[in-house]
Amino acid sequence: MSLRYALLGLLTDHPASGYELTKHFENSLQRWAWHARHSQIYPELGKLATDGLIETYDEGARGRRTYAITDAGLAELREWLLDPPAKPLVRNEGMLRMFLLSALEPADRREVLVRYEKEAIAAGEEVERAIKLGEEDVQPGQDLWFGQLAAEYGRRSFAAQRDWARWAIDTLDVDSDVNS
Amino acid sequence: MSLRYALLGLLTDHPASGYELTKHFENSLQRWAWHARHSQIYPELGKLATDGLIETYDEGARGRRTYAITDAGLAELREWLLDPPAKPLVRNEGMLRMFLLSALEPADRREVLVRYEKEAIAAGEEVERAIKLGEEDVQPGQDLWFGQLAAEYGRRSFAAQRDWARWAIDTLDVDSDVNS
DNA sequence: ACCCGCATGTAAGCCGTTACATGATTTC
DNA sequence: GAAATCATGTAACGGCTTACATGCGGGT
Repeated sequence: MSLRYALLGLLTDHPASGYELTKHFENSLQRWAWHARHSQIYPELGKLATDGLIETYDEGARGRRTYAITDAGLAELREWLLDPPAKPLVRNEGMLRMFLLSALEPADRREVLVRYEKEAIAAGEEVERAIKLGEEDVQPGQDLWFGQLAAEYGRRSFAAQRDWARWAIDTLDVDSDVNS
Repeated sequence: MSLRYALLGLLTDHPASGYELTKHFENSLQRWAWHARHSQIYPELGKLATDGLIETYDEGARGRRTYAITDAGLAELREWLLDPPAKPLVRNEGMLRMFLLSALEPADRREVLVRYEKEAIAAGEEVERAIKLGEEDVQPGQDLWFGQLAAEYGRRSFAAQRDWARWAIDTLDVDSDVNS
C-alpha cells in the first residue's frame, strides 16, 4: 500500500501529472525511500481518483492530466503517517549474500566482501554529491527539506555499510593469520 | 530469485526439512537478511528438486522429508554469490514516511521522529542480546560465524538509524526556536 | 483422552516487473 | 525531417501474503 501514500505525499506539495510523478520517483524518492515505475503509477492514480483521494486538476496537451490531492486524500495520508508502522519485513539481498558466504572458498569470501565495501563507498560518495547540490536550495523545516533529511539517512547508512565491510574483512584476515 | 539461494545456502550446512528451514528463517535469517513463510518455502523446495539443485535425503514420520543440496545446487549457489548483484531497488517504508513528513503539522512531525528513534533503540538492544548469545558458541571463520557477521551489520545499522533520528529531531528543534 | 507442536500443502489475490503499444510536441 | 522527450496506457507473469486445509506424534 505504500505506493498510494507516496503518491498522495508528492501531490501534497502541488498538483502533478503521472509523468511528473514518475520523474520525481526517478530523481529523488527512489534513491532512499521508494521505487516505482510508470506502469504501476498510472493505474494507481486511477484507483486513487476512483476512491476520491485525488481529483483531476487540469488537462493539457498530449493527453496530459494533472491531479490534485483532495481533503479526503490528505486526511488519509496523515492518518497513515501517524499510524505506527508494522515491523518491517527484511529483504536485503546484500545481507543474504553475506549470511551465505560460508558456501564459498575463503579467498572468494574476501573478494565478495571487498566488492561490498567498494559499492558502499561509491554509493556514499554519490549521496555526498546529492546533498551538496540540495543544500544550496533548501532550509531546514521547509517542505523540500525532508528530502534532505532522507538523504542524510542515506549518507549515514552507507557509511555504516562501508565501516561494517571493513571490519568484516579485517576480522577475517586476522583470523586466517592466526590459523595459518 | 533470492529465496532459491537462501534455501540452497541453508542446505549447504546440512540437510533439512521444509519445517526446519522455516524455523531457521524465523529464528535468524529473517532478522537481517531475508524473510519467507512456509507457504512460499515448500513450493520452492519442490521447484529446486525438479531442477536437480536439491534432492530428497530422507523421509521420516508425519510425511517429514529432508532435502540435501546437490553438486549442481552448490555450483549454482556459488555462481550467484560471485556474481555482482544488481543495484538494489529501495523500498524502505520508514524512510518513505520521513520523506513525506512535511504533510504533517510540526508537532506531529516531531512525534513521528521520536517514535522512529525509540524503535531504532529497541531494535538495537535486541541485536545486542542476540550477538551476546551467539558469541559464546561461535569463532570467527567458522560457518556459523557468518550469521554473527550479519548480526554485527544489524547492530551498526540500527545504531545509524538511532543517531540519524536524534540528529533530525535536534535539527528540527533548533530550527523552530530560530523561527519563533 | 487431549493438546501442542510437528509437518506439509493449496488457492485467491495483491504488488510489482518486463515488455508491448501508441502517439503528440518540441528542438535542432 | 529526424530525434528526443513528453505522455499515457495495457498484458503476462513472477513473487509474496493471507487464508484455508489436513493430519500425525509425543507428552501429560
